[in-house]
Amino acid sequence: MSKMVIEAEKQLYEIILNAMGAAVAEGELASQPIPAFGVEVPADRSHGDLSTNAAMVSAKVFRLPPIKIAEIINRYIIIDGTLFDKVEVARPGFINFTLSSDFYAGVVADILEQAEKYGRSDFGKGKKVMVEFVSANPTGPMHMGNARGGALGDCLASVLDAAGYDVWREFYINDAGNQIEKFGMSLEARYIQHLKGEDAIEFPEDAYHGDDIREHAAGFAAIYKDKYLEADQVERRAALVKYALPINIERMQRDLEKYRIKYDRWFYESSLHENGDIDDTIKLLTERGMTYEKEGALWYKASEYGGEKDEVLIRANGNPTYFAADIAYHRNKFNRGFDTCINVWGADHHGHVARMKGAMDAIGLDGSKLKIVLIQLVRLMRGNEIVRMSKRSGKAIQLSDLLDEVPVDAARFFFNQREANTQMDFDLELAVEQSSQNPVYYVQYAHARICSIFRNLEGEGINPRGCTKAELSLLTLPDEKELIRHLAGFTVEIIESAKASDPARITRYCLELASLFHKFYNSCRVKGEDEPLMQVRLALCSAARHTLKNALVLLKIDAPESM
RNA sequence: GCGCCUGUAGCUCAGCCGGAUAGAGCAUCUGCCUUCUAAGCAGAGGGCCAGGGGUUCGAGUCCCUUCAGGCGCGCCA
Repeated sequence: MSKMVIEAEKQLYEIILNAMGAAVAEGELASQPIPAFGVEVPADRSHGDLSTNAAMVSAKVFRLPPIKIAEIINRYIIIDGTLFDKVEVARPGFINFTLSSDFYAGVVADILEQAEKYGRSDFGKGKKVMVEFVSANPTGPMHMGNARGGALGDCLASVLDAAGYDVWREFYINDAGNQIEKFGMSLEARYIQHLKGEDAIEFPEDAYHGDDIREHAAGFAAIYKDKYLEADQVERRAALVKYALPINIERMQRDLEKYRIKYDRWFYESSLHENGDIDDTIKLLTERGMTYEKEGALWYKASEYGGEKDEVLIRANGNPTYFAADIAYHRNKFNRGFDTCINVWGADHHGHVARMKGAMDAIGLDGSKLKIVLIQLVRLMRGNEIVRMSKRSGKAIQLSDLLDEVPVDAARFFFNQREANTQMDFDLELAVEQSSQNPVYYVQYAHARICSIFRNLEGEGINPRGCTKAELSLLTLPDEKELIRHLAGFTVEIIESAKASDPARITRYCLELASLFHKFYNSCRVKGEDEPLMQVRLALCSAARHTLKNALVLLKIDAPESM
C-alpha cells in the first residue's frame, strides 16, 4: 500500500513531540505530560495537507491560549529530511503541514511497484471471517432485498479480503422447518388442482400463491402423472418438495452467479437437523439451566441474555423453531474456527439481533464476534414513479427481473452506493442511462479515458518507461497533487471500509477518484509534452488506472478499456 | 404502548476519534472541443444541519427531549 500516508503521519507526530520536548527543555512550555493529540486532513486544503490540534488540546495543561502554544511549538519544529516542506500556524491553534514533492513522487512509485496489489494490506492478517449473505428463502424467487444484500455482502467480503482477512462466503438455505412444510402444502394443492381442475379443492389462504408453485406442480405432474394423487399426504408432499426445492436452489445459484456472486459454501439447514447439531445445542442450553418447559413447549430464557422476552426452542408439536436452528447454525460456524461472523440481514430481522448475540454468550461463545449488518428496504423507481410490480409478470419484482433490465455493473454499483442501514431508492431509468447522470458510467469513463491515452501514445511508438523519483517530482500542479493524494489514501479507505463493514465507501472512493482524474485530464496534457514530463504524467495515469481498476475489482464491476 | 433505525441544498446523499467559512452529484443558469474520448471540465445560484435544551475553548457530530417517517414486538422465518 502506499506507506507514504502512514509514514507522513508518523513523522508528523515525531516532529511535534520533538518540538514540544525542545520547548519544554528551553523552558518555554511548562514541564507537563503532553496530552494525546490528533492528526487530520483539513477540510479546506488551502490550510495544508495535514494538520494537528496538538496546541489546542494542550491549552489546559500549559495554561496558555492555543495560538500561543502553537507559535511556540512552531519555533522548535524541524522538518529537514521529512516528507514536509512547510509548516504554518493558524487560528485558533492549528499547526498545518504541507507535503513535499518527495511524498508525491513516493506515492506514485509505490503504486506502480504494487500495481494490481495496490490497496491490499495485512490489516486483518490471520483472522478468519465469514460473511453470510442473501440466504434467501428457497421456497420462491429472490426479491429486491436479496439483490441489495447480495451486492453489499459480496463487496464487503471482497473488501475484507483486500484488508488481509481470510474470507469465506456462505449462503444459508432454510430447507427445513415450517416454511418447507408450507411449501409442500402449497405444491400439493396445486398438484391436485393441476390434475383434477382448479375447483377440485380450495387453495389454502396461507399457502404460497405465486405462479412458480403452479409451474412446479405442472412439472412434477409431467413426470409422475397421477402417481401421487392417492398417496399418503406426508409422502406426497415430500416427493413434491424433493422435486421442486432443488430447482429453486439451482435457480438461485444461477441468478446469483449472473450477479457475479460465488459462494464458498451453500449450507443446508437440514444438515443441522440430520447431524444432531440442533439437538446438541438445545441439550447444551438445557444443561446450563437456560431452558424450561411451558405449555408443552421448550423455552429458552432469552430475556436473561439480551432478548426482549423468552423464546420457544421446541414447539409443542415437537419441531424445533427457526431460532433453535439458527443458534445451532451459528454454533457450527464458530466451531469451524471463524474469528468473526458477519451476517447481512434485512432490517426486518433487527429484533433477532440482540437475542442471537445473547444466545451466543449463553452457549459459551462470544456474541460480540457476531456482527450483523442490517439492510433497509429498497424502493424501486422508474424516474419519479414507484415501481411495485413487474410489467411482465404482474408480481413483485424479482432479482432476475432486475438483471434482465439493468446491467450487472449498474446494479452492483447502485446497491453499494448507500450505507446498508439507510433506505434507498433504486431508479431503473437512471441505472440504464448512458449519460453523465449515471455514476457508473462516470467512473468507467475515467478508466476508459486513461486507457485511450496509453493507446494513443503507443500508436506513436511511445511507451511508458520507468521514472526516477527525481523525475516524479515534476508532478507539482494542484490537479496532479490532489489526484495523487487521493490515490495515496486507497489502502486506508479499504481498511476503514472493512472496519465499518461499509463497502459503500468504495463506490464513493471511485467517484471521487474519477472526478479527480477528469480534472487532471482537462488541465494537464500527457501527449505532446516534453519527454520527462510526458513520461511522469504517464506514470501518474498508470497509477490512477491501477487504483481505479483495483477498486472496481472489489465491486466486481467491469473496468472497460474503451467506451 | 415498548424497542431499533432515519431526519443535512429543490431531489439523492457525504461529512472519519467533536475542529477552521457545512460538502458532492443530479436538476437550473453561464462558459469551454482545429491538440490524449465533451459519457468530460470550469463557474453561478441554492442551507435555521427537523425543533428545543444541555455538555465545552469549540457541536451537523456527544447527552436529554419533542416532532416526523420506516421497521420490529408470533409455538413465522
